[in-house]
Amino acid sequence: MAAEYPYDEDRGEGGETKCKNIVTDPIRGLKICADTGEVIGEDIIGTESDVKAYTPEERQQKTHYGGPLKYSHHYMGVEASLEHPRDHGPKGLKQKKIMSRRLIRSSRPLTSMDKNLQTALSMINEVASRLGMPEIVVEDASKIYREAMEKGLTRGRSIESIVSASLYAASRLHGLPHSLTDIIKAMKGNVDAETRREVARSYRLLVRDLSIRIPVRRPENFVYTIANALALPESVAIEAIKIIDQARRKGLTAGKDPGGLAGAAVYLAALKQGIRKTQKEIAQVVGVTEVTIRNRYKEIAQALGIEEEVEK
DNA sequence: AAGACGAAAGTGGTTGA
DNA sequence: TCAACAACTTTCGTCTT
Repeated sequence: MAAEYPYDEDRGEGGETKCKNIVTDPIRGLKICADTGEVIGEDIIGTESDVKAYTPEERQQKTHYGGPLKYSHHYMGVEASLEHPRDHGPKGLKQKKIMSRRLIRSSRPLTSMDKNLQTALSMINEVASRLGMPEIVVEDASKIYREAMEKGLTRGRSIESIVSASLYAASRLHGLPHSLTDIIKAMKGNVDAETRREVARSYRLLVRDLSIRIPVRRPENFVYTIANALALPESVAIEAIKIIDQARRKGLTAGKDPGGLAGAAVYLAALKQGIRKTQKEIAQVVGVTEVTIRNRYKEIAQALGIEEEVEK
């Protein structure tokens, strides 16, 4: 019964290629060699890679949703109900026999579960599109939600909290950098401590009871997100990843927020190449404060001896 | 004026008895 | 279950560009 998720062994480093160090660029949906910047392959099937977006707003405008419809079968049942509202009631009975299973399902009144699922799925779609998430994440989130409902995990919990938790789990599954807070904000506009707590609890519940294997968050996976968001050249991203690698060898990374780590590495890498980005800008992209970026950056610069001659 | 820096106090999450 | 702990945040005063 445990769901099969395609990417739960994402952490395996050794790929089929000669490249040892593969990172993801979630925005473009690519796997990239960290050493050369060479594109190894598609991480996310069905994502339009012609979409180049550097800010969340832009991403929202440019990403074409509902593009290829091959995933729409995910909404089977529920969507059929929507398409054939007149089939409800006794009059449709005679036709039932010749109908496909799909239509048979649609010809009975909506159960409360159907309605629940319907709202949940459209919520998932809405929030995901606001955040510019790829279609595959919407699918996985939907799948997770369905399974949660089948296992009775939704009972007694708000739809919103399970939806947020499903979306978060799905995006973590694909190495996307969104935080729980991002997702809640995209759904409700604001985030208060209680809802955050509730969603976090739901998330842990889903992960445990559905046996979802969430890959470890790696700082490398944030690098291309930052570079894209701030329109930094690829050379900066490559350098940043090297910096992260060195920092790891020096034991500076354990227990540290990967976003902050990546942010500091990008900041340093940009500086080394004579590009000036403010700590604040970077901090906003990865969802930490300038202080965290600053602390990481100080530690790394000191340990790696990058402090001397950083800019001309 | 804006960015970078560092100190100090507060917050939420994790861990281990 | 609770207390200790590390990491992060918030806030703020000062220095630098």
